[in-house]
Amino acid sequence: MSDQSAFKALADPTRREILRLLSGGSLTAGSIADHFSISKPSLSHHFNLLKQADLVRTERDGQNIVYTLNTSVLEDTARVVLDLFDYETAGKEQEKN
Amino acid sequence: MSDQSAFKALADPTRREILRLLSGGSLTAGSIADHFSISKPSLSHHFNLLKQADLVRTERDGQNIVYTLNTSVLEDTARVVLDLFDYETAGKEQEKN
DNA sequence: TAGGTATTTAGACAAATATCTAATTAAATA
DNA sequence: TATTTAATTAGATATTTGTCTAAATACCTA
Repeated sequence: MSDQSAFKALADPTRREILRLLSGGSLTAGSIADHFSISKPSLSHHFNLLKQADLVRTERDGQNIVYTLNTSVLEDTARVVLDLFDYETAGKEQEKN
Repeated sequence: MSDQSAFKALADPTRREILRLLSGGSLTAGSIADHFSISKPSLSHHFNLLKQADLVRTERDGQNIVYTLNTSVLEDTARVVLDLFDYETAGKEQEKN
C-alpha cells in the first residue's frame, strides 16, 4: 500500500478540498479548477500527487479528464490512523490485513 | 481543531512511527529516541510538530519528559478522512459536530 | 486541416522541511 | 557545588514542495 504517498497527499489543504469535492461525485479537471484560485498547472500538480497516491483515478471523456475518488485507499488510510489507537470498527475482524 | 497541523504531522513516517510507539503506552523522549537512528535534536523537532498538532501531550518526570498520545485528536483526524467518503461509524450521530 | 478548448508538461523560483552540530537549560547526584 | 544525564533551542544547510508562466499535447468542430 505504501501509506506514505497518501498521507503526503492528504497533508495539503487544496488536495483535501479536491477530495471533498470528488466525494460528491466525479468531476472534470476543469470543473474542479473552477473551485480554486490557483493556476491550472498548479492544480495539475496536485492531481498528479493524488494519482500517485492512488486516491483518485482518471479517465478521458472527449476533451475532458474525469477524476474519480478511490474510496478504498481513503478507507485504508483512515484505518492506519484508527489503528494508532486501536479503534473498533466494522473492518476490525480483518486483523492487520 | 485546525486539521492542517495534524495532517502535516502525520505526513512524516518518523512521526507516524513515534505515534505508533506511543500507542503502546507513554514513553520518555529518550526511550523514543532509542528506536531511531536520527539525532536527538531532529527527534525533538518532530516532537514539537506533534505537540503543535496536539497529537501528543508532555509532562516532566524528573530529568525525563514523558510523551503521551492524545487519542482524541487522532480520532478527529480519522473522522475527517472517513467523512471524505461518508463512512458509517459509531460516532456518526454527532453529525458534523 | 485550421482554430479553439481542455489539460498536462517543462522549467524556474521562493518558501517550507528534515537533518545536522554546537550550545543551552534543567534536574539528579557525587 | 561541580559533574553527569536528559532534553531542547539555535543556527546552518540540502532537499522537497507549491506556485507561476510558457510551451506542448490531445481532442473537437467548422
